[in-house]
Amino acid sequence: MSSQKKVRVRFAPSPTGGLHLGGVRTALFNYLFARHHGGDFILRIEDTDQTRFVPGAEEYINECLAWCGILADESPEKPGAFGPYRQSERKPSYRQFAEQLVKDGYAYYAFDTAEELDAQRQLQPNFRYSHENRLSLRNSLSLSDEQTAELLDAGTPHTIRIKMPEEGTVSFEDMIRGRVTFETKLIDDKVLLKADGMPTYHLAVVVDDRAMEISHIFRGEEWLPSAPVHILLWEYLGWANEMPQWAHLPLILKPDGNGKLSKRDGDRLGFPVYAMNWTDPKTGDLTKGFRELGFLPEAFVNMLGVLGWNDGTEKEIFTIDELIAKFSVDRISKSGAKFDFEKAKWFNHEWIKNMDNATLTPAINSILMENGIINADASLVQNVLLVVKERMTFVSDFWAQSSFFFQAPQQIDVDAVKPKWTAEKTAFFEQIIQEFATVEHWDAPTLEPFFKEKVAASGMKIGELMMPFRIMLVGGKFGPDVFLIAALLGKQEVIKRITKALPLF
RNA sequence: GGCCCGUUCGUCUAGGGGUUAGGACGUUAGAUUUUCAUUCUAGAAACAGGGGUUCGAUUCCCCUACGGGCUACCA
Repeated sequence: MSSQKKVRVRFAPSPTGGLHLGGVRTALFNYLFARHHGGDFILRIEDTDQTRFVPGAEEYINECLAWCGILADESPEKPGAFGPYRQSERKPSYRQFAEQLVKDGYAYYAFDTAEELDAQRQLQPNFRYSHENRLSLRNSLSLSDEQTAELLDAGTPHTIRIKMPEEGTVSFEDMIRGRVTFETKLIDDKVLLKADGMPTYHLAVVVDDRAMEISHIFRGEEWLPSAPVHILLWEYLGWANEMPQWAHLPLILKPDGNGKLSKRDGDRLGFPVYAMNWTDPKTGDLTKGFRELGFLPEAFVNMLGVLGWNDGTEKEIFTIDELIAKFSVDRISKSGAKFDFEKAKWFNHEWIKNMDNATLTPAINSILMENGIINADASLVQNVLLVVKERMTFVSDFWAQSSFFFQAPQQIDVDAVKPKWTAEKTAFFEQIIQEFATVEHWDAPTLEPFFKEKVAASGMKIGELMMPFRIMLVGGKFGPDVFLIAALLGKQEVIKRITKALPLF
């Protein structure tokens, strides 16, 4: 029925705050599907509820998606006609459709106040506004036409509710789950248009998806229970032939306990759940993001792309272009996935290891700047990066792994060598700095045999002198191969550091 | 409570009527690195339970259990 339609999908975030993992993944799957089929990917801003709208959130969402490489487009053939749609800008249109539904007998005016309904819920814990009780509540079904007209004329606040059929089922083919069926008598009469004239999500999403000519909908599984309402709306509005195909994505769950992954879990478990740092303008609270932690967007997208999807082979590392090329709906899994931060780190490690220097360099330079290294030698930076890359999990690990290349160690781990220190060792190092001065080819392949020869000549064991040498250069028991470090540091700097450290032992 | 969805190693998953049930993360043990990390090799580790159908079920069906979602004038 909609197979002839051009593939056009949309991502509909609500601008109420940061973009969490589940949101980005929904965006990504929509995007992969659209691009795989050569279709459009459109943004629709879900600002239905002005009370929850947060300033700056829309810009934030755009920035997140751009960082991930998920770029929305307006329709190429009708620029401006599609997206981004903002519900708040389309208010009159929704009212018109709600009124049409009332006229056609698929919806009705309800005059019950929020307080009255709350009171009902106090009385009956399982209260639902439905065919069972709608005739005993205050609405255009229970009231006479005259009474209704009178209330409407008087400007009485009211909502418009869908009139769910008392009998029958709604059934549809979910692209991921297969056939899903609901009995309409068990569904309540959802509010379509609120008393303030704004639509609820149910009405707005259907009207907008129609207007945007959306062909396929990928959304979280939490929407599955309201799918029958949306499907009925497509029919009641007379658009059954244009209805998109549905796919309800499995949820991303908390790594421990149970439930959907939420913003709070990040603080609790010590990892981000947002793509980028988000500061709530009202509370000033900062929620940390993957970007700022030092994730590469490629790794982030890769990790999300294979959470609940795989290509059927054992391949795990994908570029976004590979994901687009291989994406297929029938390889999306049905069950929710617990988020595993350890695996996320592994993806980032893999990507950093294999990323070319040029891509990494801007971020590395800004890390150097932050640490007060303003005029680092560019070729030194490149060489250090080559050596240190495979040791990094996050881009931000660079400084911890390599600060000693750019500045003399602030602290020397004296205790690690002092207890076993001898005058003989002092003499050895005093002598070797003299001899270093004569070395012509200052590189690791020359330095290693040179140093070992001198140790052998001194009659001491190599093991006794390697560690002190390392500690004098980097300050502690860590870092890459010591001769590599010495080579990169340069002759003068090595001599300087030994000279400076020697008196400490 | 009601409705809907789901269930393969600790986690993400592949597989699918007959397999030594495969991979990855994590973990354990070795090797390399005279440091730390990396890397390499090896190991432990799973079909929720009960009924069917079948020569045979982890795979298909039913029930139960468990997990999750929804049940707002939120999205």
